[in-house]
Amino acid sequence: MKESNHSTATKENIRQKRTREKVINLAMHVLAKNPKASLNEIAEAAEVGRATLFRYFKSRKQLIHELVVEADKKLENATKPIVEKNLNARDTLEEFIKVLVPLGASFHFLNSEQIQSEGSGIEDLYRNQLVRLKELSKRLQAEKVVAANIPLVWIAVVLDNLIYAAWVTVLEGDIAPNDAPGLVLYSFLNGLSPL
Amino acid sequence: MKESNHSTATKENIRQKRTREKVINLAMHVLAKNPKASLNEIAEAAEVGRATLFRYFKSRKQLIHELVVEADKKLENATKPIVEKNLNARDTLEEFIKVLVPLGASFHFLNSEQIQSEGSGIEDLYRNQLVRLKELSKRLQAEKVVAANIPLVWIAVVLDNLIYAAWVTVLEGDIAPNDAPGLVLYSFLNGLSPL
DNA sequence: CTCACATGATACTTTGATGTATCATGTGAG
DNA sequence: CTCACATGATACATCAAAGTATCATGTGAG
Repeated sequence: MKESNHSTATKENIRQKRTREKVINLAMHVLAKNPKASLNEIAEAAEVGRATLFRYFKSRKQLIHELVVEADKKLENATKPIVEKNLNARDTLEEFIKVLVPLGASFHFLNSEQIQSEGSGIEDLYRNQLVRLKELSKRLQAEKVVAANIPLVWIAVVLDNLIYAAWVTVLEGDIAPNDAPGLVLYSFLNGLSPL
Repeated sequence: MKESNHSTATKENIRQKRTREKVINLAMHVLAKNPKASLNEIAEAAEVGRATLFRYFKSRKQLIHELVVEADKKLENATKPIVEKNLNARDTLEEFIKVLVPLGASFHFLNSEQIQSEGSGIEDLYRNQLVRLKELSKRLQAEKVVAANIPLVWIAVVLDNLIYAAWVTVLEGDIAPNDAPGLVLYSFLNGLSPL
């Protein structure tokens, strides 16, 4: 059932890894757009049999859990290198947005209220994400990129929503993928007024 | 079962109207925060028996339909008087926001993807809402309140999201209700940068 | 080719939410 | 007070999604 003792393992595991990733990615997309999506719909979107779904995740609950963990990983991987550059807050923000818009699904998925209720120890990851966002917000404020009189929560929430909005509009074909991050950054900093 | 022939009707209808409104309001809130909410949860939130729910709405589907109709009414009632004032776009925007933030639930409910799939002839109302939003956006752009090079969709989407964000943060107690509309307007026009 | 194993398909059970029917209780109008 | 009617509670029926079990087929490694 597991771990063929000889070299077969390698190649086969690759195949499994592929389906697993396929499922995770598609499930994330589908669920981000419709949290009520049935496992049927998810399986269909991922182009696998429903049975296969259950082979990889013993329950819907666990699937969602894995999704969150995965989202967290993706975000971690995407943002860590940026943080390590030790840029100023403004440039960090810009790079963050560039990277996070395509990850919109993961990002908002993790931030979404829905998930918490489906929860199983997910709360920690969720809080982490919020903390990171608020920390960036704090830095932005400290370095006067963001006005001092604006509540921290509001900064974080606006950022979250703009990124998600960008992701959705891109997904629906209303905005060019390459335009989106610029729009977010600009809107976040300057709003929509002309100069 | 209906229509007592004498004056009783009046008073009784008031009672019914109250519960009906209570249910509609609470259901809207609950569903806006969690589209997966069961009728049980809705009934509980509205402090009525589940049976009563079914007395007023013959099915979940119909409940949602009524909710959308109601939301549409509320929005119509709230915005019509503003439009009739014939203000310039900028002031219209301001008044819109002031009025729409408290209606956040209705507003976003109507705008949300979820609803469409539950649909039953709801699409029209939904489209109406989108159209209205885009029209305002267009006016904003025509009167140079909003930069010309920004895509219409983006304007509408940002507005929607900021209003919804404000509603949520208020609901969670993170932002004072009276501060919210100002934050939205300011963020929408100027972003979060200091002057 | 052939063997091991991943997948798909299908049929089945379980579970939770939806929807229905009924009766007892509360409440306001006359 | 009393009657009509709205409500709550409960028990029950139905349905769709979740979860399980099984077998036939596809596929890649050796």
